[in-house]
Amino acid sequence: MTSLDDKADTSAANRRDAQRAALLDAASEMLMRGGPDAISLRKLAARVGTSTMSVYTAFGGKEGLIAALFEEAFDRLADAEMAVARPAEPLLWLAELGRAYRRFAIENPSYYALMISVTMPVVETLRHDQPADNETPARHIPSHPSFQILIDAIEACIAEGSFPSGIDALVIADALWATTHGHCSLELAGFYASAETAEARFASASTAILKGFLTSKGLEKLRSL
Amino acid sequence: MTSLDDKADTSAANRRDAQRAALLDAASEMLMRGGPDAISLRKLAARVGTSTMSVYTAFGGKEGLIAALFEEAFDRLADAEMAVARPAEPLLWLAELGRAYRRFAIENPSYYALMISVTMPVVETLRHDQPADNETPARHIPSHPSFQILIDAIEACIAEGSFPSGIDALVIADALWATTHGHCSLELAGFYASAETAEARFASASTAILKGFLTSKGLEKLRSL
DNA sequence: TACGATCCTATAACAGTGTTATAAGAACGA
DNA sequence: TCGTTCTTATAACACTGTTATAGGATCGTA
Repeated sequence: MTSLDDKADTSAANRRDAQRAALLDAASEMLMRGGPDAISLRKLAARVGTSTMSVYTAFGGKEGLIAALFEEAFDRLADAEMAVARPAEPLLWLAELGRAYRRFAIENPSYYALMISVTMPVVETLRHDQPADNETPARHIPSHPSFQILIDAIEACIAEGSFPSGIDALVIADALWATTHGHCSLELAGFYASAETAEARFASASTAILKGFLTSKGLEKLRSL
Repeated sequence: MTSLDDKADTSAANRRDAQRAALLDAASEMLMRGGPDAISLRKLAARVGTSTMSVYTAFGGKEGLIAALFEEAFDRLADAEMAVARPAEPLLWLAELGRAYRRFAIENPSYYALMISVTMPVVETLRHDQPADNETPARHIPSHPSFQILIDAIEACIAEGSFPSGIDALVIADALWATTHGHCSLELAGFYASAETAEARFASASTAILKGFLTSKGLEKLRSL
């Protein structure tokens, strides 16, 4: 995994990147194993075969390391979302995206907990624009592919007539996200008695929040699926 | 605050309870100030004027202390829910409960973060029944007043005909909770640009998830409000 | 009231943690 | 090849939660 003594290009920049990747690999493994608190800089450095200082030069400290994992989590989610086959019906696409989101959350609980953690010090991580002076620091998720694909699906539904034509896709996206995330958060917290009821509740909530925005034409289309 | 040298009943049991309460008070203040990580047993003990050992005798350790705060958080939420005046229209009651929930989450962000934290080791805290052997450990929130009042409101809506008569109130309750909690979680995480858009999104999502379950009669009633 | 058992607590030590100063070393450009 | 710059290993600092221990206060009972 960390074979640094290759005869390949062993420039300093490459070795830095390799060690950075090795640190991230080991950190995400420790994250998946025992949650964010299980990431100890000493154990992490020992596993990679270096000292704790490399974490500071590569990431600026533990916060930076977690921030990097944060970005990786969103990238993984985006991969999971983009991996779903796009059906002909936009409403089906939307439903598939929701299921993929839940699947990701359940299969990567530590990463998901990281993404939604309030104490995340990476507010500016996902921003690609300059924040205004008097602006409340927001995370600007909309610029990320994992969110953009959701908006694409919603706009396809609007174009199809399943959602009202004048509506802002962001409003629907935020509502769908709130419901989906809320369910996953509760499920991961152990609030549901079994995985079966959790899945049933997810289906109920998903179709309900969807129906709340559908036009009569969209409702008909939903019934016919 | 911690006047232990009263001439009142100074039995050992009373002093124990008083110190327990003082510890909880100080801990919740530290919690509100800087989040769960800001609770240091040494600083906590110093503030109350005792040593760290009392935390172990009173709560069994830091986990027990956090668990006690966890229970207090749910009690506070229940108080906030029960404080809303019950309107004549059950649908309005439901809406008010949702707003009270969000208000609680925003005004007590640390407590709320505590309640929904995945790493909470207090799974059995809120249970009042014996878990079966092969049962997945669930939190059994439904037995708590803060959840029961939601179910009461939903059943009132069912009785009124706004929700389908055959439906399980728990299904609607879980869906409403998922949406409400999901929005609050995202809002506290800083995903919304401003408090205004956050409030607007909350209103949109709340009415949407509601409409998803309403009967045609309920939809009419909602329009007339 | 006096005694003995029980509980509680203050102190100190243990094993961790993230962070930082320092000094030695490696890699780089000139 | 020299000198600068960057990186790292070591050790120390200031913390954390937890625990063993010894002393003291409290309580039920004679």
